[in-house]
Amino acid sequence: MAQNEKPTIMDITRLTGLSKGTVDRVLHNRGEVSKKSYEAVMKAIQELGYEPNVFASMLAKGGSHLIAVLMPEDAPGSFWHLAATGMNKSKDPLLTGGVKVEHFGYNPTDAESLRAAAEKMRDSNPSGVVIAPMFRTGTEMITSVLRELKIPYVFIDSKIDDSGYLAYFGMPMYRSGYLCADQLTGGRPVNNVLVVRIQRDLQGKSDPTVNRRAGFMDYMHEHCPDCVIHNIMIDPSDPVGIEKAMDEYFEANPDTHHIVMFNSRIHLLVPWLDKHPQRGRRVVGFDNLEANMQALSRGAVSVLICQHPDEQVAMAIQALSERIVLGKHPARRDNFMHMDILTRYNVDFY
Amino acid sequence: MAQNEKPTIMDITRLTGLSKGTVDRVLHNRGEVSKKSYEAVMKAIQELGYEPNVFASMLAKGGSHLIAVLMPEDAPGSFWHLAATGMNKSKDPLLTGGVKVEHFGYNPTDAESLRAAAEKMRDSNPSGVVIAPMFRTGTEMITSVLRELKIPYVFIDSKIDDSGYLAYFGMPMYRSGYLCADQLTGGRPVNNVLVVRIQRDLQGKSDPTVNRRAGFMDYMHEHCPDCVIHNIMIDPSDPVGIEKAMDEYFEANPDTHHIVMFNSRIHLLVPWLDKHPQRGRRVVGFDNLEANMQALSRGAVSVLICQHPDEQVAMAIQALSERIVLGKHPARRDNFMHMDILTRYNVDFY
DNA sequence: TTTAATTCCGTGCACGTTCACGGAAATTTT
DNA sequence: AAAATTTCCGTGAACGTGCACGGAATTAAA
Repeated sequence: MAQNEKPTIMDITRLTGLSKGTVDRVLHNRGEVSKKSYEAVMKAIQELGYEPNVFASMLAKGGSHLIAVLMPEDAPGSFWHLAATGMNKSKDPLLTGGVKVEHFGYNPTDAESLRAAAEKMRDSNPSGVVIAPMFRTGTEMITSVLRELKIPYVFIDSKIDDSGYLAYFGMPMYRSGYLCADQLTGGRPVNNVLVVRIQRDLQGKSDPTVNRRAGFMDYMHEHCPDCVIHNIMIDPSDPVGIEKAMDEYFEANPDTHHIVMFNSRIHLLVPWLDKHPQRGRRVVGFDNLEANMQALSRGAVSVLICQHPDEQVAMAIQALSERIVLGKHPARRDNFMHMDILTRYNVDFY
Repeated sequence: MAQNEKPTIMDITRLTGLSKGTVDRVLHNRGEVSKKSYEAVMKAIQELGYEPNVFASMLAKGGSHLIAVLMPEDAPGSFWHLAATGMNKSKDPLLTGGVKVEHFGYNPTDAESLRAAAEKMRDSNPSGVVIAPMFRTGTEMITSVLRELKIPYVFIDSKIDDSGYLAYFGMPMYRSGYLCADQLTGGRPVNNVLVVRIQRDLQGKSDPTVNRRAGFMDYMHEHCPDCVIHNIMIDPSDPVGIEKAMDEYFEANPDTHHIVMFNSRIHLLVPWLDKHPQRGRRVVGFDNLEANMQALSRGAVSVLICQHPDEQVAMAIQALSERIVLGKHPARRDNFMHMDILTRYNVDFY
């Protein structure tokens, strides 16, 4: 081993009198080596401070692992479509050389489509899986199989009770509601708040925004106990219905100046907001969808709180890659992403 | 080339009838190849969609380039110390296998120390350099040498007029002042604002915060024309002097409720702020120093606008690595980082 | 003790690039 | 036309690891 070069496997062989093959076997502890040799090699590794050369390793094993992403699929401009862009945004140009990513989409309102996607996913024989769980029981079936096959998996967006996941990347939903309330009120007393919600059939579906709403309500109780919180329900597929609902509400409550939605669909209100401009109104929503950001820079929306679904995916892939390629465990198992506050004055550099 | 394997250099040789060596020469366009063969190879590359195997490449050329970071050095808890942590935060575990990073620190108030650091830096024979420029003329001397030696360099934090830099990572200073004003006032009329500044001898030193102040003033003119903006100067090394200055100011102007600083030192005011709590006061500062973030979660400071000096360093190293190792040019030359808004409600997950 | 079974280990090629070296081919000079 | 350049190109040995194969050493069975 030259002066300041890194030690290689061959240095270990020289120190132990053993051969490449044996050293390799203990490095990947795949057995077929005597206790005596095993310890000798371990000792040598310690002494030399040996670290495997990732480049040689990747070259030899011939690249291309597959990471499967099991995640809802939705139209361009939607939350899940934004998340999907994170698959190609892997920070790591070198890891991407050895890792392929494939998206297995499913319909977030149809448990059966999850089954089908999982089926295809398993056929692709992945080395790691990213899961955005929408249905608890369906997800449990998948993870139990993965655990049996010793395929590592990580959750994004939300997670289910489970002991075997490698990591989780998501937003602290309760706290995001708290933050949202603070941004909406500016920490000052407010009389009326309108919460716009989406009606859906919740059969068996876990809705993470309930936690967000809880955080919101708690903040309001603590800081704004006298504020009246109104709710209206809308159907995202019915634009005229939305405008009608808004008109009706504001006819009855003309002195409401604060509007909030807890999901990523604040852009649905933009047509109405544009038609009814109003000074001093404050509108807060979530997630950096293209439509939302446009509304923000035009001033229709005041604040957007962003959880970066795309970054969640990217980090999940990163964690899996490091696990698969380098054998590393992530530093933290549960990773709560930063909540970004976006206004019209910092949205440009996003 | 097997069915869905990636094409290699050998595939190109088969297609062109040339040899490894020649193909390699055109890939790294280092001459010694006829026009005819050059074009043949280029055509084959195009057709096959050839991309070099990074792992094989790194292995063959034998790792370990050096990236030098020429950046002020300061005490723990300071702006530049935070920036320095970004050197080890390289996103890319594989790149770090082939790249070493070394910090050459200098005293940001002493132009001569920059010379000394640059000297040492040159002796280390780096493959790439990250520069945080504090002195214009000193920096120009360095970059001209680097250009001559064809060593790529990138600026962080601020940049000087220069045609040869590979990339720049920094904050949009003017816009950050604008954003700051919006966060301070909440978009509502304000009567008095106190700007706390640091007195220093500006001989030859470029102070990027002047742009920030300009953005701040412009916002105030546009949105708050009647507001009076007061300035006081403090000496960071004199804590009692700071408290005295604050006391004096507030004795004369008891109805000021908005305080702002344009550099990273808002924590200097915390002792005074703690002693004089006041409901409805708003304090805005910059940068995610540990001390600043503590002040934020305690409520002494209302908002922190963060430019992530550590991420700037990390991205600079990333860009240089990709250039050196992969020969890639960065997507954008001037990169304005996102400005994060931190309040006590989202600081925990930072 | 011999043979069979098992456990353990070394050898050698493969992965795709890089680069120094030497030599063939083309061009220029005598 | 031969010699001297110059231009261009092919060869082959690294780089460090992974893994299949076969064989040696050890233990168990006969």
